[in-house]
Amino acid sequence: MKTLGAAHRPLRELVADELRQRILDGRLPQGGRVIEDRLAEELGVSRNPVREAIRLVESEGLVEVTPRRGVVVSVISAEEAHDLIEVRAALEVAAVRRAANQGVAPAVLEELAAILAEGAAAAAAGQFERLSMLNTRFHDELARGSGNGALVEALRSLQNRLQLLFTAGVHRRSGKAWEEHGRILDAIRAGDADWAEAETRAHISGAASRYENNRAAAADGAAPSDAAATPDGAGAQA
Amino acid sequence: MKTLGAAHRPLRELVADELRQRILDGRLPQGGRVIEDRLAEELGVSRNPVREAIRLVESEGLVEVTPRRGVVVSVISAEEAHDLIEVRAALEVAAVRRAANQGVAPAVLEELAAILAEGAAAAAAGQFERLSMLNTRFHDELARGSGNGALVEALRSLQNRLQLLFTAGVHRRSGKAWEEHGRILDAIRAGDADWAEAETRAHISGAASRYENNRAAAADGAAPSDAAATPDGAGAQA
DNA sequence: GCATCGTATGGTGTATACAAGACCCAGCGC
DNA sequence: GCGCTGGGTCTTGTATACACCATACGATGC
Repeated sequence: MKTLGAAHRPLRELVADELRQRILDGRLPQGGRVIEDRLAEELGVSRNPVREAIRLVESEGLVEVTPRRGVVVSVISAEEAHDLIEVRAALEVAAVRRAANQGVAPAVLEELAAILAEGAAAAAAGQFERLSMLNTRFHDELARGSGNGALVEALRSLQNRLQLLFTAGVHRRSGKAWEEHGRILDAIRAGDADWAEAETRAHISGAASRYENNRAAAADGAAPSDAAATPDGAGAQA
Repeated sequence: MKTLGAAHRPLRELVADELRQRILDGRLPQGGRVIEDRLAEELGVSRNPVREAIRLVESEGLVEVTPRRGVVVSVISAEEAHDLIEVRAALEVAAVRRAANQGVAPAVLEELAAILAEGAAAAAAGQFERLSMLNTRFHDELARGSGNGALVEALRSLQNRLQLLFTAGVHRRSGKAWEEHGRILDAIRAGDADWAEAETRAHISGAASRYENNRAAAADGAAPSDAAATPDGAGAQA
């Protein structure tokens, strides 16, 4: 193991992890309130680390805090989703262009290839939970390949919020997404920035439209007016 | 005034504002420690709101927290600065492209023109403090013109961190920056996305190289090895 | 019956207290 | 002299306590 000290993380971080997870896997529904006291008691800690964890998660956009009114899990509107995806596209394009132009460390390339293989296998086997995780890792590694730390960080923050869109949703048509991943990687390997940009734009817009379709389909089936409703059967992967 | 309730912000936010300001105006030097207890006593509050304020400011990248070791004001290396500027360029280009393509609300255009006029006047008069503030406002308004909330937010966060670079620095050659601002606005008014992109890239890379020069010059004059040294006589505006 | 005002309750905001970790330095042994 | 060890101090981590705000609901007046 690494040093013991480094492994001992403060409670606020453990609480933040737990809170994030509960939000992303839908245990805390969008629009639902987060009560400091209740969460604290549930986790067996005092309110202080919970409050600090809330500030962390707030800065990631997963919850919204109104002073003296409390905390609710963020609800991402269609418009906000569109905005987030647009920002993500801009950043991811910048990342792959940079990666293609200046080359990527072999270790990162190998890692990407490994994730790609795992992802294709998981897609074929229909392991959607795993696929979602692999998808996040692929894009994270892609950002890392740019060698730009600020880019990695910014994209990770966006990814977190976008994940909210897929909460409780199954992930369909994942095979297509993984083909696109493969082509992006090919373009980077070839050092062709324009090609990489084109593939990335295609991937993101494809994922966005897949998401839109699913969202519309879910809105038909479920009650569309209830903002806190958990969309079932919807979801796509970018 | 608006409602009284909305105006009453919690202490953590007031403390966060104060902390930000102290960092950005150099009262807290880069690399310097931030002691919770001391800050709390100085501001006449308890440690709790201070701790929460620190989480806020941490999420903005202005301070770095090491568990059980404490808080230090972030030091931005040349490489990190480069990375941040690159991300900013990507986002700002996306913003002006979108603004040019889909048009900007007249109110925002007027606001931009007003800031531009004020900025030009301030540049001529040599009011550098004011100029820095106007510069931030111009870019903020520019982002708002894109109509993409996520973009506004992301750029604001970057701007905060970049401001660290200019801490305690005078702002030279500001006139040039404001000419560039004017051309960006012209391009958006004309609805020419390619032109707007070109002007924005020129502006940011121009500002970056002005900054680099100043940094190099400052490193010659001052002790280059001391990370916490406050560079004097350096600074540029983007 | 309806509007309005108390009042109870649930919740957040802030302060204080204590525990535990990290760091510094003196003193000791080798 | 040099490294190690011990305590002391400074600082952060966590818990508890209380005050204040927001809201819901019932009582009271008309």
